Amino acid sequence: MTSEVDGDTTELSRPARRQAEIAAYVVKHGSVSANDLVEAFGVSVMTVHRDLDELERQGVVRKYRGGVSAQPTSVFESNVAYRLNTAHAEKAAIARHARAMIEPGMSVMLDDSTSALALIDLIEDITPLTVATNFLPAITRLSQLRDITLLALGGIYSATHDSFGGMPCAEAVEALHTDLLFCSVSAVSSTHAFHQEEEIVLVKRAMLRSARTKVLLVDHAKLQRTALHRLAPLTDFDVVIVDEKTPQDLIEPLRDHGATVEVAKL
Amino acid sequence: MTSEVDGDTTELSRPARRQAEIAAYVVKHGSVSANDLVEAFGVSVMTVHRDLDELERQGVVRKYRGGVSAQPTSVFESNVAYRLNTAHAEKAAIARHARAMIEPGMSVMLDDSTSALALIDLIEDITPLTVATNFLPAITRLSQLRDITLLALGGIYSATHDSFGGMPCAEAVEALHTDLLFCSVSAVSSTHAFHQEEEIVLVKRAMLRSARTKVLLVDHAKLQRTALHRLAPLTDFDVVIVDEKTPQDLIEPLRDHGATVEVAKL
DNA sequence: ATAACATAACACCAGAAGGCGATAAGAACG
DNA sequence: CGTTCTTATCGCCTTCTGGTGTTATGTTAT
Repeated sequence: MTSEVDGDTTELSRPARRQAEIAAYVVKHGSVSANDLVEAFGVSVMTVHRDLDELERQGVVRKYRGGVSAQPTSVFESNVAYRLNTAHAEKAAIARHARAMIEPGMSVMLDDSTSALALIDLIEDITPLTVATNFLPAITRLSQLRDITLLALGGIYSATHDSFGGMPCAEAVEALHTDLLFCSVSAVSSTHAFHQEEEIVLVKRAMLRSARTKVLLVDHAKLQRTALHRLAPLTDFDVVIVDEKTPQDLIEPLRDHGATVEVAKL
Repeated sequence: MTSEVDGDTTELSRPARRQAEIAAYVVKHGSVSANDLVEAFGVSVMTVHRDLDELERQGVVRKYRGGVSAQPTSVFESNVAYRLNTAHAEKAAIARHARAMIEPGMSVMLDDSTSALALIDLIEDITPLTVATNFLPAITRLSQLRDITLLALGGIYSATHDSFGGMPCAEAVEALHTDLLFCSVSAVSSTHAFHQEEEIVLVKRAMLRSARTKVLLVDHAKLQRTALHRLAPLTDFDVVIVDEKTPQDLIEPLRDHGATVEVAKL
């Protein structure tokens, strides 16, 4: 009743899920009062405020006296899509498929996507290995691993994505050239990859220029949608990995337009 | 009985302290067996191994079958000095003094030092503020703060310092110019600041070039020691902040050589 | 001035994680 | 081939922290 956003919302702490639901609620209603949310979600007013503070920190809503209002949908979309990360099993399958492409001694670049995060859990034992990323959760995890050379891509921190971006980041990327790039996007048409936010596009484009082999990770939810900014034609990627649940009739068009599509088995 | 390293070792989790003590023990004896450590520290062999693994990850010791040996003292020194971070009160005082130099709207650079970390807890309410740092714990904390623009300085991760360095980092620093720099070093003579490791020196030098006002944070333990690499003359810093416990006769020589020294009150 | 709202400060609880050792399985050395 | 050292796995216990509500204090609007 409270949420328009569906999917497998397990793997998410209770408050995190509630926050995502609140975000959806706020976006749907445009602007609501704290008390409305108290009723809608059955928690105390204090908790509502705490949730709203967090959402505001992430740039999803704006608080003012008496309530909150939604920020531009682009922000909401990419944030909530990220938070209420669905399709865990599919992501894992894609990650496993991607992992097979990595060999000891390589250098790998990862972008700020949950798909990339799934990959990290699988590469511990590929050694030696150099990993470059601008994604803070990824950096944190990689810093614990003994045998991996971590190259953090710095830049301006974005609370919405929990990653670093902007010009400083693009420059850091440009100073590198890795063997592999694994990246994801918010939408994929039959010909192009898309993303909501311009600043992110900037960094991803730089990444595409800085890698020898480029791999796009796409779970089926991304397909046949578009988003504001066109990132690159799919033919720019050496491989596009989709999960097994992707309908065959969505895969064909990609191939027809010249993309190399591989299907990750569960 | 086990430790040659003294000081206020509170504020440190039990295993972390033991690990630091083990590190000291290993360095003192050059090389020891796991069983020696079991006896010396009264913990199980399993625990000893776990500690040694962690120390090896940090680059402090080298494991081989039958025991461990110490790494070059330079690594040990800067690592353990960092881990068994003493003089908490003094650091806080220095941080408070430093904080007074920051004004809303400024951009501040912090290096990878515990002194810098202490400062972070105090700047939450200076807003707006931009903070650039290559220190992972600092990055993690700052990423939580709503009103602070965080500029992460990427680079090659060093487990020993828990920070980013190398050429990529130096380049990232060079692309910036901040109003303020707060940094610390491992040793201070009456004329110069010193540091053990060359790669670190590289980054700190870059930082010195990239800030308008440079501030050196020095707790009294650092004074009248030297270390391998000369970082810069003290006159390169606009201000040197020392704590109140610094003996007067150590402060005088600094001033005699032209440094501007300020004493932080507890 | 007073009502409505927001924040701060406490305290509580539960669940997670950390930390440790015992045992057992595995790997290197002689 | 056995001995010694190392690692993996499990289970226990403790500690910590995340998440919450309640009450009290502050703040803003009307």
